[in-house]
Amino acid sequence: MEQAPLANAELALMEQLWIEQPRTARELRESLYPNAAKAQHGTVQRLLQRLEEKGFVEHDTSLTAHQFKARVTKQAYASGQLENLTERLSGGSLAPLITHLIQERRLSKTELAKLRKLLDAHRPSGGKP
Amino acid sequence: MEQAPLANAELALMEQLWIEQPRTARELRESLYPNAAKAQHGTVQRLLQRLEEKGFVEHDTSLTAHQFKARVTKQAYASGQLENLTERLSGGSLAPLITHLIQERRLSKTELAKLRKLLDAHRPSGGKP
DNA sequence: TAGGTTCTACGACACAACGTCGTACCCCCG
DNA sequence: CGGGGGTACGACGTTGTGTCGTAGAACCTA
Repeated sequence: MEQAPLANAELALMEQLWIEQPRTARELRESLYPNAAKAQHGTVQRLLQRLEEKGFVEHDTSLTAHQFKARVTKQAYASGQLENLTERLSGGSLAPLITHLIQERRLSKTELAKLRKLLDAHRPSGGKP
Repeated sequence: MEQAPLANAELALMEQLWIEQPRTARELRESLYPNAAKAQHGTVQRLLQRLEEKGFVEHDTSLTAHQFKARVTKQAYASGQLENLTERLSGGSLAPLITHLIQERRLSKTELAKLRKLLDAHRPSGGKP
């Protein structure tokens, strides 16, 4: 399941959808280009269309103004990209990347604490049903 | 410090350098295109040159056949990319990405164990000088 | 029902990045 | 001098992205 990365404008569009779900092209344009020349409308439309080809959005045509929504959650996309990265660079394993970040002190204390908490919550012994 | 991502051929070349350090263009070509037409030589040269412009390699011209080596370790590149990802997608924080991976059971037990160990080794109370 | 308004669908274009090759040129050795 | 290494780099085809424009369907409303 190759999760292609998104380009800037595409990502910006997805971010909008991730903020609020079904939306029309017009609404998206207004958020994205607030002081819009009307020209951009085609742009948004095109982006949406390509995003749909790639499987990131779907739209409901029952109304005249189609309703668009994301088919991939932000979390799914994000961690898909993360997996991509690990596959490309460390044989699928996360540890090497994080090791380096830790060594370089690139992670704040709070960040480290959060991670620790995450892992603790999932001790194999632990709490999950 | 924006760490640009590398394209496929570029990454492949870097991988070679990461395997074994100072190398000539010829040696690199031989590893990369084992049954090479000599044409590819220019290709490798060009890639190297662009990689150098981007700051990923440097070369020593003291010998006729220049010696190339990486200026960025694989780990540095990898975690740079990881930071990129977190900035683009979760405001710089790693936790959300990993949360999702854990929830989706995308991390093996051993992987989890490794991570736990990493973090434990860096308890603020803990062992580091 | 005619005319305007809204919408979608999509072809087209400019621009950049990549991977590739070819050519010009340099240097040294026999 | 002639070659066989080597480097530097211009140029090209392809592909992806962001952009716009236009053709036409659908709808409202007087």
